[in-house]
Amino acid sequence: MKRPTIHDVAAAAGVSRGTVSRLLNGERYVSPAARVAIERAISETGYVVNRAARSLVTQRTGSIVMVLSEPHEKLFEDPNYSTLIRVAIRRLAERDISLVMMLAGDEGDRERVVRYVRGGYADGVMLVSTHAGDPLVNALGSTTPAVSCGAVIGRETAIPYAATDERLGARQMAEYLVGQGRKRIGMITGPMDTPGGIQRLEGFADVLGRKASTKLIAHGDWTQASGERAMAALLERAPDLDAVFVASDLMAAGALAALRAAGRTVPGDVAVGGFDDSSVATSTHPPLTTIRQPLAEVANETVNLLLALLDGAKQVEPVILPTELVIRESA
Amino acid sequence: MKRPTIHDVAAAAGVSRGTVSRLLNGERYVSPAARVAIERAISETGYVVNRAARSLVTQRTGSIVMVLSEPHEKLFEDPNYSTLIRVAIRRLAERDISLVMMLAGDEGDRERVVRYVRGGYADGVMLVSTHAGDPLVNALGSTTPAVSCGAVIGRETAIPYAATDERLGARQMAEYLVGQGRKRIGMITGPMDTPGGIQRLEGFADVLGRKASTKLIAHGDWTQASGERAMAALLERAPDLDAVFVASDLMAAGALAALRAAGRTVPGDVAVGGFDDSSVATSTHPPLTTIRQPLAEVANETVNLLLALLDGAKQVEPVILPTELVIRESA
DNA sequence: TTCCAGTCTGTGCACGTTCACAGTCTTCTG
DNA sequence: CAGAAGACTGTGAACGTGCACAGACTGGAA
Repeated sequence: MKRPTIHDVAAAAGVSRGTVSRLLNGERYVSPAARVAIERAISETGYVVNRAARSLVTQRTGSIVMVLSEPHEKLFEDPNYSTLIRVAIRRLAERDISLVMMLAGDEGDRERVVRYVRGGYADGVMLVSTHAGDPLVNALGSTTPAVSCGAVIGRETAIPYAATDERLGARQMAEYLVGQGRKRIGMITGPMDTPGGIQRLEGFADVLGRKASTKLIAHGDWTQASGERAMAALLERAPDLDAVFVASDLMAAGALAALRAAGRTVPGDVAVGGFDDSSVATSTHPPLTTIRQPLAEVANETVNLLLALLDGAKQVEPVILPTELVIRESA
Repeated sequence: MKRPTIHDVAAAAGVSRGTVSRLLNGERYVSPAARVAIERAISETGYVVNRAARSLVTQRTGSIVMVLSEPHEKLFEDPNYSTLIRVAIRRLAERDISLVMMLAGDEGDRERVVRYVRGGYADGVMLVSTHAGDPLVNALGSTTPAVSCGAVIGRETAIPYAATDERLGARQMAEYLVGQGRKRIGMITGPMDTPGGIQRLEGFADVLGRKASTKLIAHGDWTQASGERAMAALLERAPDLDAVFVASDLMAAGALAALRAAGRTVPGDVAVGGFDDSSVATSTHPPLTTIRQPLAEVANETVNLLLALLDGAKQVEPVILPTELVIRESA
């Protein structure tokens, strides 16, 4: 049983291919009579346009590719991805654009992505949490519309992005801790080659000034275990600290364990502030005071940027969205 | 600057289209001389085959679609999705198949998916956590290769799937709790229209027999809040219980909070067992004894089933993978 | 020598669209 | 009433590939 083509529809409706095509593509100049005849023919035959044939002539694929960088095996960002993917699918579906997923873990992956895009298999690219100096950014070139979800640091080629105001979020938390009367405030950062790692520390330093001594700063890699280690190190270096800002909720969970092991109460002895407001934030004891990122809106804006580019916008401005302090019990 | 076509490559290599095509598709009968000439021409011109043109003639798209059912806004399963997506992308990329994502939340979504598949825009379908009686399963028909990640319950059309042995996992936990000398063991289940909801209860009942009275069973919806509510209800109905098996880690985190609020110690007064071994399991206090699901392997096997179908297998058998008990401190 | 099998190559056609163009019919304007 | 403008329709030519087929060349067997 062959799939019906535009010919079949035209024949069934008693018109020509051209008219059917015009209706399909929402052009003007289709008479009401033709319109109803074609619409009936379409539903009778169960016709659906052949995308390959269309792509062949229009040079457009009707799909965009989302590129996930996965430097580490499993990151705290996982839940974030899910939100992003969902929002992107939904928004793109409105325009009948489909979302293709690709990975950019190693060199082979990146090459595949470049081939894919250069080959014209997608109309646009959406980068996700791309690392500093990722060669992919330059390899893609400026030919194809590309945006990033989350800032791309170390860019030679500027690429439009939507992101949360990481620095603002860190300031909010730091100010809150100071406002609570905490005097010796430490920080556990993320990896210093990610926007979240760098900018959350910057925001912290904005508020603490020279009180943010290196003695009070430890680095983690987003994992819970690293948060635990960093907290232990911090306690050793500065036993008198009375608050700590941890750059992710998952690491904060680790920090809580280290504090408990050291016999410190939270928030009594030490106040703990997290970041992300992920599902972990409510499952710890005590629940984490943290910074909520407007993930869905970031995803939304990222899609908006890409759509604008697809619609021919020459240049688009980055979008940075504000974070929000969520007060629970840990601080 | 036009993209090079197979004609250009043929001309540059001094052969005909046909020969280039044969090399590209790995057919026999390409002389060594032609081979090197073509390979050089390809890399010189930067040629990459036009997928649309190829699809048009082969009737294959080289892509499969993953359909995410999202009945609720945000589920505990989010992190699971990430693993699944990553594994699927990677495995499919090996065969140069790309992964398209779609949502099947409401009727409109499902219609879109059916149109997509029926329109031949994808060579196969991968269903994810499809709910009971999802009309999508029947709507897809038996024409296109389709598999499911996670069992599809209430199926009229049987659809091959890979899944974890939910029932086994529940038995493992129940047996462990019994083995620890617990006498009054309650359970908090998931929604009873999901495989995880039904089968984890079945496994629990397998071990407890008639001790699994309805008085000791409460239902949740996978959310932390529902776990907390269910635990509170359970404590009211059966104040003497000394253990509870919670069908997800996130709900278990809620249960922990309810127990703490009621002044019960864990595991002293009440032992708590979770399910999933998600990131939440290690962030609670105490860390959860739980059941680990081999998510990556499930994803792997799901892809295997689909690939087998794509390769023309008439029928494939479901794959069910064993779970594993992870002992921490909550039980 | 003749024939055949095997290896390799080139060519025409079909795949199902969109687009530009030419054409027809209607209605309005001067 | 002539002419123009507008509304609508049909047609041929691409788009870039894979496939079937026909043909050319080789080496070996009869």
